[in-house]
Amino acid sequence: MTSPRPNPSAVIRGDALWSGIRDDLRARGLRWTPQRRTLVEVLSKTQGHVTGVQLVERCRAIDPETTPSTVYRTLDVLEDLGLIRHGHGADGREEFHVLPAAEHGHIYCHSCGGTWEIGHDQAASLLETLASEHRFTADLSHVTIAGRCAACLEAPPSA
Amino acid sequence: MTSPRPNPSAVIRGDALWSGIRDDLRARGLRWTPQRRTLVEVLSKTQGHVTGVQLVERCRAIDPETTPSTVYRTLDVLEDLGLIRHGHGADGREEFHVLPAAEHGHIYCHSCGGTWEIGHDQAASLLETLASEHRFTADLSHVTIAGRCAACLEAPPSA
DNA sequence: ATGTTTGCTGCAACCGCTTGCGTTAGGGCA
DNA sequence: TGCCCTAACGCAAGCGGTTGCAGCAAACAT
Repeated sequence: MTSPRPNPSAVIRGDALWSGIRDDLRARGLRWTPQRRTLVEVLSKTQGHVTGVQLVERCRAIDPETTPSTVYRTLDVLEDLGLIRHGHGADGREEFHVLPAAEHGHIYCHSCGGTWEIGHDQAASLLETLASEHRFTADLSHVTIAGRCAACLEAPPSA
Repeated sequence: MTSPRPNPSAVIRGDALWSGIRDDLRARGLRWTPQRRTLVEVLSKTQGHVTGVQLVERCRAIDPETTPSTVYRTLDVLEDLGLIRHGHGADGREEFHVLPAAEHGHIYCHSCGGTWEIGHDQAASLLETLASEHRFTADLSHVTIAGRCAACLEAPPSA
């Protein structure tokens, strides 16, 4: 379209984790493109959770030409590679977790909108129950459990 | 009190549960309109889960003029009244549960797309853990937990 | 019946995300 | 180095769901 690539400052942070992605992709017959590089750069600077929109915004900060469809498609690919995972927030919107991170779920308060993480150990008994009674292997990180936190139960903000 | 709307066959099923809605609404200063009547009729014939789109479709079968925004807004109101609940499926889309129904969550298999219900007792220990460690009261019915069922773990469909 | 209040409706635009399609360009190979 | 195959891109349309707004009509009162 325009210049060779308006992406001069796309310096990949050399974290061992991310530097192999290019080869991972090629090994699968997939390609290493400037757009993917941008997204990987953004992800490498990200910890915890991000929504799709946030990722698109951050990519645009690096390369304003970024289009959403490309970002979302690349996120799918990276999830296949096992580099990220996605889940859904309490409102159903997508949320991406950058790995490596302890697998964890979320709890969300309807009233105040707060969210907290729950660890694998705290959900362990549920996971075990599902495994034994349904022979089901659950993916905790996909889940956001909604409810009410203690503070809101005692003193609802303004319901 | 036949309405002026083209809604001739809107015969409310006289289930005790639903017949009081009109008064519930009025008691709160809200209104009983033909559109709401249509939706309530649809819900009264529904058990288990429905998606938003399905509800819109079924309403249109009764009144082709039905518009989505009205349906979704009415669903919000009915949820306030405690007549239904909504949650999010594994893909983040809305799912409505018609009450009264035992509060239950869902598990969804990524591979085969199957879904199963999980009862309150099976999630009890998770709910207790959340209550004691985070002082959080969870709403089980809002949740769909994704993962893999036994069959797919043993013999992945094709992936 | 008629008026008044204000909750509700339908429209159209928008949001987050996905998809189909024609075009571009990565990258293995000669 | 240049060729070719096809993965990936950008665009535009679409889907499920939401929202602001102007007009409409329930419901209560006169």
